Amino acid sequence: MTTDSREDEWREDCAPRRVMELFSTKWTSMILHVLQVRHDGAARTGVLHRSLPGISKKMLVQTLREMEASGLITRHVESTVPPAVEYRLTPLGGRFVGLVDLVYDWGRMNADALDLLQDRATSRRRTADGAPPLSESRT
Amino acid sequence: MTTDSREDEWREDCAPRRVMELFSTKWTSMILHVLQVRHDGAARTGVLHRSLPGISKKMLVQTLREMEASGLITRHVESTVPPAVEYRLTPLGGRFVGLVDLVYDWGRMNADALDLLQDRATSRRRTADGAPPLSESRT
DNA sequence: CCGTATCCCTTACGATACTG
DNA sequence: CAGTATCGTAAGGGATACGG
Repeated sequence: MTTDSREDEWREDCAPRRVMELFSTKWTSMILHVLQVRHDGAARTGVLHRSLPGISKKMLVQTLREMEASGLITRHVESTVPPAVEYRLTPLGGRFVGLVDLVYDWGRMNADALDLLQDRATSRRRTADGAPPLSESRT
Repeated sequence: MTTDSREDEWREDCAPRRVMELFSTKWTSMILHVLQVRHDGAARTGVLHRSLPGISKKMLVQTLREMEASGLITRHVESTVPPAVEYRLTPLGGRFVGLVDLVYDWGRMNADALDLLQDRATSRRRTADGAPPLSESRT
């Protein structure tokens, strides 16, 4: 697993890089996860909004649009008043939920590792001389 | 299979969100992966640069700095002329390589899913036919 | 060879206000 | 309730040139 076998394709379009693009949009993974895990694959706009603390209305809708365009979810409109819209995971979307859960689970099981990470945002201001920690040769 | 078990903590600082922050910097995961898989945990700057097609010098160094500050890698300077700098994975960094490989492996094994994704870049245009996959009934 | 400093552009994201 | 339209900011990231 840690071995790359024979795939050292590091071109722009390799699988690894393409997967990461999924995570490049802040809310995509959370929407996928929440849809599946908390709402069993389908939920209305407002429900999703409330399930995702911190998301803005704009980003919610925008991300949902992109996800629909990508084929991760479908949009179902109830022609009522007021309108009711439900978003549902597609089978394809479901596959990606697996990935997301993999990552999230790793995060939960390795919370200690996450805690050990120094926040580079606060450590912006380090030493003025910039003395590196060590200058040792290889052991 | 509720992966969520009991954790519906969707606050800003929950584990899932913190993991994702790791992936928020484009090159971090690739550097981690390449360091471990292709260079056995340690490599010099130039080697890393050549191992990562597409990365700019600026982003290489900048990302390495952030990773060092985070505690993912260490920097070892050979006081020679010309200078030789080696970056080495820390045990903490090693743990995150596990995560990265998990994701990359998923990508390789699910390349077909990645292929099925519609490129949302083309969905720039709006309106027009805009025929949503509508499921209920016709509008 | 290693690293820094600019310059500049693109984009993600958020706040807010407005329509149906 | 659902969605759109603007506006504004910050950050990511590349190109390039310079210095040790």
